[in-house]
Amino acid sequence: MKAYKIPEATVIRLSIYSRQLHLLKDEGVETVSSEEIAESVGVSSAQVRKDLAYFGEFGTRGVGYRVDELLGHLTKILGLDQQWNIAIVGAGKLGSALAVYQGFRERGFAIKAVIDNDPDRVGQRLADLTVEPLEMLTNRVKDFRVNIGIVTVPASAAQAVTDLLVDAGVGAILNFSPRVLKVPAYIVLRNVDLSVNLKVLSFNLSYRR
Amino acid sequence: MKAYKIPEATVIRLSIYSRQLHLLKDEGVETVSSEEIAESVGVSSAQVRKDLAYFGEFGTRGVGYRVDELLGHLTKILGLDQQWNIAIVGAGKLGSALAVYQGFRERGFAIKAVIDNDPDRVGQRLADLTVEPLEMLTNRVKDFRVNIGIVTVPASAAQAVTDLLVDAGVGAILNFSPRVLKVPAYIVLRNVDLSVNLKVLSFNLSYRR
DNA sequence: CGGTGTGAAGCCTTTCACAGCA
DNA sequence: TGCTGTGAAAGGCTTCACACCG
Repeated sequence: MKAYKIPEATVIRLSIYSRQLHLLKDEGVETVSSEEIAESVGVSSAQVRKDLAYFGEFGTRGVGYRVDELLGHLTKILGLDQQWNIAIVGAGKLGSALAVYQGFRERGFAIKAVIDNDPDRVGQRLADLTVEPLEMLTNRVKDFRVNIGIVTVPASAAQAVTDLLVDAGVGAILNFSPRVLKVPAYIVLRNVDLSVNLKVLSFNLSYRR
Repeated sequence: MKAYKIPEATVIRLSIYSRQLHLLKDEGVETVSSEEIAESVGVSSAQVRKDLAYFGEFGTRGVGYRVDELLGHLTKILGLDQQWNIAIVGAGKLGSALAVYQGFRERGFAIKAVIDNDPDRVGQRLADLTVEPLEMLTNRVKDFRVNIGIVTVPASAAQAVTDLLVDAGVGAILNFSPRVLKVPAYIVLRNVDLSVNLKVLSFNLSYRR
């Protein structure tokens, strides 16, 4: 099968499948069934097969999937066979944490710059990076061909910083600020609102059962 | 209308509406239409009205909604009129950032303990808290009636720490580790996987248009 | 025989469009 | 008149169930 409209939920699951396949590969497992993948992720096996079917036929009937082969397909599907350059804007606690976070320094992703407008933070070392002033943002994005901007500034500054990132040429924004951002339609935007997550837990705890 | 099965997407939007209403209230706005809320959040006005309709009739036809009144309803719906006690397990960069993050210290949420098993981190001060050893986890959860556990340990420790939290009596877990956690069905679980977010951006950048 | 790939069915969410009411 | 509240329609995602094939 081949398709252009892939559900977001499918993309999220695919990246989780890929994570599980890495674990299996490390264990030396060579073959896996959709049922086994499903069980380890907590979804149905039909879901796994449908998700994969958007992109091709990767399995062998009666057998299952070859782990390393499927992993290769998923890597390509998710675009992880190319490098993505990242700039983090906002070197507060959260931005600093992300800058040195290992999960953000995986194969395929490279943090190229950390920016802040607070003179006290500029010059600070974060792993192999140095916090640079806001004025450097546009040049850094252009020099390093930054594709992804991560916004970890306070809500009041979020839209302004986003506009700078967009004008400088990033293609995607990962927004950690509690603000609804306006971006042009051609920009890929994802929001990771930490306090919204707590509120969803609060709701579910209140209405449990 | 009244219902028991509320879509998760609705709950997420409700907490964003509540955030926008706070902004309006601070500006002194008294009345708002579903269209205005929708515009500020980036959804359709029918969506806003449907979301609210799960819980009651809060508006006035021909007029709209009274800002403070609707805010009161949303606060109650989301369970933010009660206090939720939080324990953060894992005082690495991310856990520490969350411990002092203002968005996590809003009305309704109180961080009661920060736990880590690394002796070098135990005793460290984080805002008004002190990092405590893993052995204290169960007691702290019980003493402070902790409802929500936040997991910010490495993947290898995530399931063990989760089991401890569940056994100690938390009702909900917010998981920041890149691991699929197994929890009993009565536990509310949410995953905030930072690297999955990057991978979703990667996918969308690769397949844009 | 066993597990994939996939139409079809079922379910859930969103959008439409308008009746109803202040 | 204007905007809410809501059935009905549309659209999208998940599950079912089985043909198909190694």
